[in-house]
Amino acid sequence: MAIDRRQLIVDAATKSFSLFGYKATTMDQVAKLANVGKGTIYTFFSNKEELLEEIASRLIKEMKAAAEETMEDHLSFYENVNRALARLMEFRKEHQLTIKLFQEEKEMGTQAVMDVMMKIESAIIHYIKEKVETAMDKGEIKVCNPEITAFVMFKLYIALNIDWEKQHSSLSKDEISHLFELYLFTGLSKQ
Amino acid sequence: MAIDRRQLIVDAATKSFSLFGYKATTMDQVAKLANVGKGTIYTFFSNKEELLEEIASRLIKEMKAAAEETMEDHLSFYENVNRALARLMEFRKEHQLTIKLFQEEKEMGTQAVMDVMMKIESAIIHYIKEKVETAMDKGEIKVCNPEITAFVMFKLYIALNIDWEKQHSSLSKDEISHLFELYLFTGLSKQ
DNA sequence: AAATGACCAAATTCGTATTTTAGTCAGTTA
DNA sequence: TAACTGACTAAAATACGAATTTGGTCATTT
Repeated sequence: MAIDRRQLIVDAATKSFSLFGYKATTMDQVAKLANVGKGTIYTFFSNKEELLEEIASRLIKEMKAAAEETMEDHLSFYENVNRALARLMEFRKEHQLTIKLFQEEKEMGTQAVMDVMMKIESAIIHYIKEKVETAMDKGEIKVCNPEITAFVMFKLYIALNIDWEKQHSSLSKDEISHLFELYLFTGLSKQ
Repeated sequence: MAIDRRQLIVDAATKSFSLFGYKATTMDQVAKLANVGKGTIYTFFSNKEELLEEIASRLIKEMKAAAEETMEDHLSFYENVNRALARLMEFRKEHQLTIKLFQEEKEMGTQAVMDVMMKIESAIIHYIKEKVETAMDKGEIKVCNPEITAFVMFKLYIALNIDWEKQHSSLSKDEISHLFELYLFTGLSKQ
């Protein structure tokens, strides 16, 4: 029963980052939580930031899997991309790690955290971009720049989910999904 | 030739806020620039923040006037709202005051500046909202929530103008205008 | 060969002395 | 006497050295 020290470290760091944030967790703390000498951490990760990056890339995988689960082949592109984005927003809201990192990014501006959040955003947009490309190839939507389209979809979702509720009462999942369809798919023009 | 001390103060403060930002300009500095005793400032404005608010509301009026100038009755709603938003983005880029305040909001998070920037954003959205309502009444666009629509238009414009160029080469005015039409007016759905 | 924790330089925090600044108001000016 | 002023003050910001903490290393242990 050889214990996987690498995994112990990642788990401990995830727990600590979730509870206290990136800056406020020390490597000593991670080592203690993982029941491992501090030096051991550095045999797997060359520094604290790399440890965060590992955790972020696991998070990205988890988010992708969660989004993938909500999509179904027989549904339209609109329905699927809407489900995926809605699921990703939910994911963000229910995971302490994403909440904490988002907060740390805005409130403290920790560079490593900003880098990693940017990476996560890029990964999401890249993921959506692939869905847009597939839909375009299938002729389900108009020809457009897939990268910009994915970017706009993501930004619209963030705006409706997060920015709107800074000054108004928050929108329900159904309202958001309806607005997403109206603005990006059917459009405001008549007929 | 009675000099308008109030105006002198506003001008001096505008100049100083533009050059050094809100936090870095002192009331002594404003008084000196305006050739006025410091006490005089407080006969017109009860504190530094109120002085900033006065300047911001003048800025809002200027922005509205600039936007209004670009619009023309015989053009479509899309064309007009696009012109107005494009003009507002230009305005932001060419006025030292807006640049400085925007920077101070992000980099220092000065509360008074954040409040005032929020006010400016709200004013712009409110302005767009009125245009949306008119267009809706005229039957130029589908029925929709005008506040949310204005909000989305503004956020999309910010996304394409500012957020996009953080990771990509910036989009031209024409590209943005075209994307604005595609996503919000014609929509991605076919026919 | 893998793991460790005492160790170190660098960074951060803390405590405090010093300076700066927003706002006031008694006195001056016109 | 009404508008204006700038010396003044309390509070906030800053500067700065001491003390502590922390990321990362490496000689030693297992």
